[in-house]
Amino acid sequence: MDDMNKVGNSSCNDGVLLRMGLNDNKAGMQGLDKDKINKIIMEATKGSRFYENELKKDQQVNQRIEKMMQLKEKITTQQLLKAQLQVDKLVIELEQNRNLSSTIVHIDMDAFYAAVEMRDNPELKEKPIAVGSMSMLSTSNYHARRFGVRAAMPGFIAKKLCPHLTIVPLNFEKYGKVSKEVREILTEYDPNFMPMGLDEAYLNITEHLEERLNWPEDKRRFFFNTESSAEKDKDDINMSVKFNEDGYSSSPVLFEDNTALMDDHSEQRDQSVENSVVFGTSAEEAVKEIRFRIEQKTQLTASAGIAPNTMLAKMCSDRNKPNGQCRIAPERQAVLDFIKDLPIRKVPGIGKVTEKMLKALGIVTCSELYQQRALLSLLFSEASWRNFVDISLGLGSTHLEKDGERKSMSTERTFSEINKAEDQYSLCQELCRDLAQDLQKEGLKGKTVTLKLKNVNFEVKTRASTVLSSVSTEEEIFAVAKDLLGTEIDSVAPHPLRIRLMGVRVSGFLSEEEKKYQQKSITSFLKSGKENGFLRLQPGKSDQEYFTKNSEASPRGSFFDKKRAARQLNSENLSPNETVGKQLLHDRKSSANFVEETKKVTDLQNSNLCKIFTCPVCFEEQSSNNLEELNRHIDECLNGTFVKGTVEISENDNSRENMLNLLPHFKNENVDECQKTKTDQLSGTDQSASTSDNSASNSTEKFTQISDKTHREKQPSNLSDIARNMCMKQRLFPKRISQDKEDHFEKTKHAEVTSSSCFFEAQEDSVLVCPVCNSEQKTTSLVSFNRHVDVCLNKGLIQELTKKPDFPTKVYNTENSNRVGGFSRGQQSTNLPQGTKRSGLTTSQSVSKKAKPCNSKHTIETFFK
DNA sequence: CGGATCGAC
DNA sequence: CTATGTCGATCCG
Repeated sequence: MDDMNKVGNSSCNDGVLLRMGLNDNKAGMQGLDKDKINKIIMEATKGSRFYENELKKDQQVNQRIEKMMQLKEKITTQQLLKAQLQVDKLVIELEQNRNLSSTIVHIDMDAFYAAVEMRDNPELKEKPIAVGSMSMLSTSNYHARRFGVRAAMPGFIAKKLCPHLTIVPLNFEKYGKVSKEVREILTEYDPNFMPMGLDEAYLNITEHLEERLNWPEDKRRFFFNTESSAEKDKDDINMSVKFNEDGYSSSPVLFEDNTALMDDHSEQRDQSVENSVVFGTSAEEAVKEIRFRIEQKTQLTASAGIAPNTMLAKMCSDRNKPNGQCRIAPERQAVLDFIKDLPIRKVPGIGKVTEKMLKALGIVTCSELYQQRALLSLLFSEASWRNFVDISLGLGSTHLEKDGERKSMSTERTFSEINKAEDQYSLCQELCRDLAQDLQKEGLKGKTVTLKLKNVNFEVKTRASTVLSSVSTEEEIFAVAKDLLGTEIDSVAPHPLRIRLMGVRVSGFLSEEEKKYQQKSITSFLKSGKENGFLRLQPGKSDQEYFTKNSEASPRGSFFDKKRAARQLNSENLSPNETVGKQLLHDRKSSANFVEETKKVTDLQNSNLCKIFTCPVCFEEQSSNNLEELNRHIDECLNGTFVKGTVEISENDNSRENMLNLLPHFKNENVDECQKTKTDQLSGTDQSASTSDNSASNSTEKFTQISDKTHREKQPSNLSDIARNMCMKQRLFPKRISQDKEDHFEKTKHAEVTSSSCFFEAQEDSVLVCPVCNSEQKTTSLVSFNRHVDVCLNKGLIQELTKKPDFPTKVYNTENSNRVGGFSRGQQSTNLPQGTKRSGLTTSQSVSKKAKPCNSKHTIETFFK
């Protein structure tokens, strides 16, 4: 493709090459320069199916950008001003809550896989190497990087860039071992450290540093490794730790200059003991110690970042790599200085697409991100622009959240083209088999199965189906997956489906509680039951019988047992279909028929499933599309603990909502309080292991955060508070809270809150009080009520803004459901507890324990001054 | 809920 | 010849 990117114009095309990560080539003498690299890659790429698809994706991104620019054109000055005001309220609030009290460390092993391979094979040292295969490289050493050889590049292209490149196959077992060694060290500094893959980890060393202050020298003394295996390379590797930030050269002899090591804590390094070194008590020293120990133990170097939150720590560790470290002092100004000129692409969570979109708005650095915050709040989703604000303020999570339970499990494989339906089915089955094994290892069962296909043109499709009874065995998963596959084969018929990748995923796992009920109910109750439709919930006999080809595949341990169990739950009328299916499958042309037949089976299952079901215990009609819930109901009936009316199961599943709405104080509290209440409520009724999984410290921390916040936000004092309060008073509870799991509730709540549709979803009898002017609005029309509120609000806003009354109002818009004018949403989620997001990297910082009063009187304008 | 996309390692 | 695998999050319909 052509041209440079025209900033401010829609046709912003960077060309595919730039996306391949060739922006920063530190061309060494033996390396290649950037143009040369791009040229070679382009030659190898041009005309390939892969490239064509890349162009297509590029076009899609360009269209997104175009849409965004069109949206931007429509924004009025007033809207922008309003947005500015709103965002800046948030900025001030965030700024007040800035928490610099934690010390977070990000450890990143340098070129990890490549480094391991070089360590274990000295022949590879001094050579350019990469780890991976001819199709895909996982990483490369620094020598190879000078030729433009990088991670995520196919090996055959790397070879063109660097003909002498040695490609070493992956050896995960080895990397895992080394990783474990490193983790053994890390855990001493933070037992709750968070590994991110094999070669990275976050640590919260705040506590360690406190204790460390009182440690005697001996506890901070470490010895050089003198073991014979390491001896021979001692000069080259063992002592190569360098500390760039100290102005240290990468001298092979470590700590030869004592004075340079006496940094801020001016501690005298004691070398009185032969072959040992003592580290100081500062954060830098502690991290040097970590890196030293890692190198002594593994002969590998690591880079590290030290900062008040995870986002900064991560970016910090990138600063002085390889084999260096960097610290951002826990001071606001230090943070802002670091952020100032940083390209947004360096920020974790900002990938190439987001980079390109922001670039189209003229945003490249973090300060520009900050300057455009108002505009961004109108162009991007709530989650996105708030993330942008966090980034431009240098905020991130100040504690390491525990990984939640896994949400999905999948397996996928790439291969040379497969276009015969028969092969595709058996491959699918094989994937299901692998996946079933993995699921079993963790004892998981899920309700939705997703099939992923990539055709030979690299176009990816996913097709999902969620079933009533959860699946975990090969047969169960395959029963669903083969349907999905069949539909896809049909969709291109009479042409063959030409694929290069297939994957199967299972998600929608049962909570611990659901598992419990599933077991009890399905096995004990339903099995003994006779005529009801549940009997057809379990899929048919092993589909393995469809494939003579696979019949010799090693029978798994309890295969027959499982089969017998399956048969017991199996309905009689499945067998005929099975045989039909078997015959049909081997008829080449009739995959359509095969699918139809197997579909019949599932349709049968579906249609026969009691949508309405009379509980055999309480004789009340129950309807649900969720088997586990029905089972729970039955169990509760059986146990006699069922309290009528509280856990009514209905199709709409609004029972939880009703129950929660009964709580008297509910609507008057703010969201955080609601959440606490609700959490209590949930964990009170629900003994699920998922709630108890949270460590004590974790949950107490959560709790203090919440109550802290609620305390702070009791009285509305400014507009944002008013708006928030407005939401509080009027917002009725989310429509669906179907899961008992606490963290799932979090997610649900988030989704509901973010969706503007749930905002003033008033019930018929509710009286609407305008939260701004406080007058009762006697209207049943939400639209007119919203309009009134908006007018009130705009009056207030404009008074603050320009001291002039009257302002063209914008109704809570439905036509532009997103972005522009989404005032209510913005204010609403101001109230969400921060840091609920999983990904750690993008979450906001948590509220500090002691909410300190607004000390800094900085103005927004002078922010980056 | 399903499907596509993004982003990270 | 030859462009990964696995997971979580988000957005939209």
